[in-house]
Amino acid sequence: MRESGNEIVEPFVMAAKRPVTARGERTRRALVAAARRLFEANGYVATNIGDISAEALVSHGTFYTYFTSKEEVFAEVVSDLIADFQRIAHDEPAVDRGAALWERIERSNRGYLRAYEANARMMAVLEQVATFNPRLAKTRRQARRYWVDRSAKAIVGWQQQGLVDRHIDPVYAASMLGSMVDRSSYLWVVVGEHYEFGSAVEQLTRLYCGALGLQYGRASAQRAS
Amino acid sequence: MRESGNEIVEPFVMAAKRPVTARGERTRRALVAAARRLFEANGYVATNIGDISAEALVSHGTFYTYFTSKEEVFAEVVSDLIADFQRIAHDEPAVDRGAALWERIERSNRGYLRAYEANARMMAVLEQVATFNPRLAKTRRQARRYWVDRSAKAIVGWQQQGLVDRHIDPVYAASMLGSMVDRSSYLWVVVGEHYEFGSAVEQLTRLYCGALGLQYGRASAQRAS
Amino acid sequence: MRESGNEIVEPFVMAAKRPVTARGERTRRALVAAARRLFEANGYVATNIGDISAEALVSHGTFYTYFTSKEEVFAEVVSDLIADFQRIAHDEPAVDRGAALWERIERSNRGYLRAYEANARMMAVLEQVATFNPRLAKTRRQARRYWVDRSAKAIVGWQQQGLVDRHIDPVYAASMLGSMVDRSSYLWVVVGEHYEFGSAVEQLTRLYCGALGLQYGRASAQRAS
Amino acid sequence: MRESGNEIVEPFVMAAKRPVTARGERTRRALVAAARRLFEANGYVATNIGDISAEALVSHGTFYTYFTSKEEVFAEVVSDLIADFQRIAHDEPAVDRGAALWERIERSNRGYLRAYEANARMMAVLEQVATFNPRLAKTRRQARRYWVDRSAKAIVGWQQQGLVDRHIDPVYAASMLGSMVDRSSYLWVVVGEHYEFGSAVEQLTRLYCGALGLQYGRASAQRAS
DNA sequence: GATGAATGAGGCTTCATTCAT
DNA sequence: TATGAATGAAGCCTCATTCAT
Repeated sequence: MRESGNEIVEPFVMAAKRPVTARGERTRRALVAAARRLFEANGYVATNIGDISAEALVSHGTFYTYFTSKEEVFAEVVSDLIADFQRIAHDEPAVDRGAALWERIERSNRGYLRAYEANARMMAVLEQVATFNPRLAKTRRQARRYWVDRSAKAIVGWQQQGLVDRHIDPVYAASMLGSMVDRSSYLWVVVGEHYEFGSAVEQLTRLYCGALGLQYGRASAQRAS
Repeated sequence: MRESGNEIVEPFVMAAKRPVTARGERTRRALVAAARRLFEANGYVATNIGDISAEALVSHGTFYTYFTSKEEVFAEVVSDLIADFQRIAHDEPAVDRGAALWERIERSNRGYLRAYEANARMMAVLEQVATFNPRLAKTRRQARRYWVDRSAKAIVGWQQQGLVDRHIDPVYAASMLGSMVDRSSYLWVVVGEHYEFGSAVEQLTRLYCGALGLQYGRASAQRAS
Repeated sequence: MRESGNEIVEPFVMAAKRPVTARGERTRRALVAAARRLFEANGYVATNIGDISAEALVSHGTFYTYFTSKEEVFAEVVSDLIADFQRIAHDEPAVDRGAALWERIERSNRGYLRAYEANARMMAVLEQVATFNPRLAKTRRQARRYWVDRSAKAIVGWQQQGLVDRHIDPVYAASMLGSMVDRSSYLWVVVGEHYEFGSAVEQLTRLYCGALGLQYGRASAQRAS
Repeated sequence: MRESGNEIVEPFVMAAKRPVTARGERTRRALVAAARRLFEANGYVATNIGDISAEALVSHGTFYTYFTSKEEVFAEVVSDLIADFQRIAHDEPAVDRGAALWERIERSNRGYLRAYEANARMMAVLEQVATFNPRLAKTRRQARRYWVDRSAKAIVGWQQQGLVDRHIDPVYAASMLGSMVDRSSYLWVVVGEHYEFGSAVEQLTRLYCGALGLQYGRASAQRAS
């Protein structure tokens, strides 16, 4: 479950030719924006370079001035996506120190779902591409690992504080509970399961806390013992 | 999260021409088997009809004697897959009546992972195709709903017995915990996260039980107080 | 404008395998009938052997028991067509000896249009096929020649009686006036020019008679001198 | 027999992509020319896109840069054909005012035959295609209507001058006599009936004039009474 | 006779990529 | 830089015809 590298997301796109002039910069941006629109609308496979060029209002050949393949623009779009994703997910107001554990977890889950919601279409496309493009699968995995590592560390801390059972393997648990949150977001936003946002956040957090044996909610809310 | 219909999986493939003679039957089966091998090896998009025919050792045109498109064979392969999946998942030895709740859940999780393992490559491909083919997305959803419904019913039962907190919504919980199991299987088998089978089953079950507030393991196993 | 051979239509189809048993006879007839229905409905090019077999409710391979190609069934259908055409065109009640010339011409024209009407769809298809199939073009030409020869002989007779100007070449005139009648029938029946049957017959006959300098209608009908 | 619209031939081809550069212009023209050569040589059905590209010495895919289908190039070829046809048919030296009626008709017939002769092969192919392509059938019909309308108007004029019998319906007559000229041209040029040009023009004109009761030739040429 | 399976040549179309201007 | 033309590999699909049973 480990992968080397410490950055959140690998610099990833290095080859793509960068424009020199302002005009070039504009053209390039138009291409990336056009690509994202089309990927979102039609998916990766159904989008072709001719379409992207046309959508960006440049000639077919111009595309190759900035990118060498569809994969390359896609990587750039994804790069933006992940950055945006993490930015949104972190934008939750700085956790006040006094917040209970379950409140912090809830805050995190809410952030994740919200970020997912904001980037739903592209997340779906990334999901799709990751199933057949190893390089993007890796990107996807790295983005994921970021969350898993964070959670695993937290669990270890909770175990040290005696809040979480030592029988629980922090990495397995982080991965599995992360899967629960991530996949539930996907089902909700992309596949269209009929969650209601508030309930979803609450239920996810309840299950998350329960799974680790953490108390959810104020007082002795969880189980009448 | 509901879908109408009561069957496990819709009859799904109806049109594909059935052979009349034994020879035809053999040929058709060879095509389906060849298709599955190639889908597993190369994915859906990269597999083409020419390859399938060659792999089945029949001429190009013969494919069209039995199927009208790649989608059609794929549907057939998936149909087999889901049937197989459900068969394996149920093959866990009939639960002895005396088994504890957590044992039954563990048994179910083990079955799921095992079925996933046995059909790993095709599950991945189905996942892939479901991202861009609505008809298969529906199949995927129906297969999933089968598990969710089962779990939700169980949770309701447990709530009635006072084993599970009434604050937990059975359908949300079934969906979310199902996502956890399903997605973890995927990550393990397809993406290659480094789970060890026994631990994975154990950890999944621990989390599952904990999330619902059910006791895991014999005696006071769960939290060293 | 001459072609060798004296028969109205060449025996044309000789090769086609004739059935021996009554069952075979039935099958063969079913194929020819099916072929005609499909040719009429969809034209020659769009009709294929699979369709014909299916329409005749026999297996694909059975077609080849009786015919070696689409052209061959088509030839048979056309053979029937031309026979039918000539039968209808002659069915006009035997001209009573006392009839005026223009009446006989009118009768002939009416017969032609009626025959055309009865076989419209197939005539159109034959027309179509004759444009790219030399063998059928020949058949078409022979059927046509029959009428031209008849007319040319009649014109010669009329010239000998002093009814028609000697400057008129009987063969050219027969061919050209035949073209007028034939093509007008085609335009009316197949292309859909909006003729009214009675007027068409009358006008055709007027023009036909006028062209040859024959009197049309009773008394001094034609031009007030 | 009427069709609305006043233009000679509908604009007909609108979609086909036009080249921007001179090089593109050259290539496109080469494709159209190649297409016409092959249509003339082999007919519509037997000509395929691969052949056209090869004949134009461009790659297969280049064809699709300018046309989306065989029908599309064909439409363009036909468009040229009809324009050329009408140009030639009108190129007869401006009728001198003093010419007799029959001379003018003869001149018109000669023009028609000559135009037919110059475009014989393509006229045959158009005839062929019109039998199974409704859009081209319409084009064919419109081109035809142009002549019919012209003739009908002339006949009306002659009737007003008392030159033509009022019993003759101008539209029927124009259509039918037009059919005679048109179809005779076809038989001569395409099917190969053995006309001699001069005689054909003369005989056609004789019949045409006679049919309408107009005098043919100088003095009392027509019928020795 | 009849069947239905198998064949493979023949055509169509798309699209990523290169290139001269 | 930008353009648009040209390329050709890669896939798709149809259907006349043959053949073993």
